[in-house]
Amino acid sequence: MDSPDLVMAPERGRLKMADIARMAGVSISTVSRALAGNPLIPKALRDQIVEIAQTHGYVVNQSARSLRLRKTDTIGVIIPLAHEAGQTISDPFFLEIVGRLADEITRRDYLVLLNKVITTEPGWLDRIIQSHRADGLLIIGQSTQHEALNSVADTYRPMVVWGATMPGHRYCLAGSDNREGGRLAVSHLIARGRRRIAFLGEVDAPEAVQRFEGYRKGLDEAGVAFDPALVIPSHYTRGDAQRAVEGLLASGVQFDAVFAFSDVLALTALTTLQRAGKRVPEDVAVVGFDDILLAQHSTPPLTTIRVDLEAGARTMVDLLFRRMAGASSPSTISPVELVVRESA
Amino acid sequence: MDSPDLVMAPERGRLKMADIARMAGVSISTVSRALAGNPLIPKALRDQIVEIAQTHGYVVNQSARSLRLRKTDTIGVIIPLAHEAGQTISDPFFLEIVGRLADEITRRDYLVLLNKVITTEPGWLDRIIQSHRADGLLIIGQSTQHEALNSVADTYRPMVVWGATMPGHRYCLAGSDNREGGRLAVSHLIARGRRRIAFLGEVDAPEAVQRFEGYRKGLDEAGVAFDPALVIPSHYTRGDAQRAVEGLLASGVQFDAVFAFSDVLALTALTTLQRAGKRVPEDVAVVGFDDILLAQHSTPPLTTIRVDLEAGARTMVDLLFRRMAGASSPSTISPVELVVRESA
DNA sequence: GTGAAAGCGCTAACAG
DNA sequence: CTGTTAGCGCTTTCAC
Repeated sequence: MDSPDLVMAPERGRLKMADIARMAGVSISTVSRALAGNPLIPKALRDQIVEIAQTHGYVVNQSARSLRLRKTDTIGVIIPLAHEAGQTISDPFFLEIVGRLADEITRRDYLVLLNKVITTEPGWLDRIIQSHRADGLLIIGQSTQHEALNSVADTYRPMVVWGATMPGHRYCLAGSDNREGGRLAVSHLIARGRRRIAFLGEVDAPEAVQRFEGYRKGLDEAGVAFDPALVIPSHYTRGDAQRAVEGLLASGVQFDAVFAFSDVLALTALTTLQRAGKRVPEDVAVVGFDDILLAQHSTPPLTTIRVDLEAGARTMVDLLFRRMAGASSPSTISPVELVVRESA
Repeated sequence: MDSPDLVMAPERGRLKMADIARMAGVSISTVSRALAGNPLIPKALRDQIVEIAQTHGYVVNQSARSLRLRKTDTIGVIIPLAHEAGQTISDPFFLEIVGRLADEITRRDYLVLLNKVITTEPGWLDRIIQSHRADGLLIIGQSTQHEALNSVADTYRPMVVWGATMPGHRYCLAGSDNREGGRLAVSHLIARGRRRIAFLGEVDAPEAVQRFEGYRKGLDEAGVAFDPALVIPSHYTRGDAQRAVEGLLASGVQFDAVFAFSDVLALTALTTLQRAGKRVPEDVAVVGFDDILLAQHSTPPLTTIRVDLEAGARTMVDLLFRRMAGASSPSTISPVELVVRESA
């Protein structure tokens, strides 16, 4: 019943190299070489084989290729999440850095394997490395995993971590100057006459610790006393930050400024304060960190510490490819910059 | 020279199942079964083998597993880009939908393979499918690839496309009601007394066509004449949109409102108009489409057509997994909603 | 130049 | 319950 046309239609099923070889009347090896552009095969034959493969929609099976070659042409982008924080990949900061990384990786004809991991499960990193799904790993944020990272760094080279320098880190790190950022933010607030500056954020991950140290340093430099009552712990989610700020307001502790760990937290603080009847910056000034896209568009626009994510992503990918090629590569800390808008 | 401690240190090299088998004194099959939790192997032995694997940091090689099993536990997320548009993954709309999809996919213990493709290269879709890197495909936006999608749909089932319904589409589609969205936007503007409403965007991809049709319909319903001079083509990038709006201003064509294809374009229009001394919404009202996060935070906040991306992503992933399980699944169009803020 | 054959590391049918 | 064995589809050494 089949019409000849249907029989002629390109077979879209599971073709393999052997099928192409049969059609071309050559061996599998020859097809493999031809498809790889190996000059050992005369150009005419090569073109003919490529042509046959193309008309039949044949493409090399990557699982087989990866198994044989021990390479995947894929970069794993790992987002370590603390389970309890309930943070998702949809967080604007992650999204922005992932987007930049994806652009950079794609430009080098590699694929991006996105991987959200719960760091409370021990061995998470080994599991990713040993699964051999990627030729290299980009870790977005150390979270609390400094030790885990250090312990694989000696044996697993193609890995670059975005985060903060820790004493004795042996993994390749890229990041921004968190301590200086914190100092800049607080100095700016103090220059604007603020003295009761709250720190909003969780002081657990190294980046947070360093931003907090910068906060302390800024205070010290100006001779402003540190008040523990002004440290308000909050996870990285909006809900949590809102509760934290409401708690501060309810506590009766006086404050005239908030320096937040991130723009996401700062923006939440902004709206929470405004909803509570505070004027920003008149009653309370707010400074964030990261300079995500949203920061420019809030009302009032957010004063923040700018991290150049585009450059950061490019650096990470550069470092990674250098390591994948066998070279070593130094850790890199890029400078930050105070962007004064209207919230402080 | 090696100290015993070093010799005892867990070997982090390329272990394979055979190594674990040797250590456990069993065959490779037994290890394979034990690691897969196969109840055929007595629990005690199973635990012992898992223990050995764990202490030595052994993890199954996924290339080998995928080759054998013909499955990868990976979902490909494809972002088709028209080459000339210069659009990157860093576009806020893509980022938001990718983030949502990644959350959904991760929740099902699959990995996300991010894939930016240039659709001007013929055979791009076949190439992705036949490379067998993913068990299913999510395509973000039909772009101009309706035919390409249709032609694989009959033979390749596990694929879901985000976009607009096209006559005779045979692939599974999820999307929002673009035509109704366009109509709602224009009706709202007309209700606010606007009559000279410009349409900003490229009318190429089906989604754009339908939004444009809704625009026409809204005009018709109110008996407002359509003026071709008010259609301003613009690619999806900021630079292009800015040039387009500046062109409109320079042309001298009168207009009192802009309905943009997307929020990204609308936000660019907003700032471009303001920089040109126009007040929004007093002089020119602006309505966008998508309701990206930024839309709430612009000054003034953007009136827009809300697409529920979280629900949309969930739907796409649901449909895909149903198809991967062999079931068929219907295309789904979700409703849109007018969100009135202050720009119109 | 080209092909035969080995093997990348794994799973599962089959045999015991 | 456990082991032997045959591939999954590819690349590359080695021999011709």
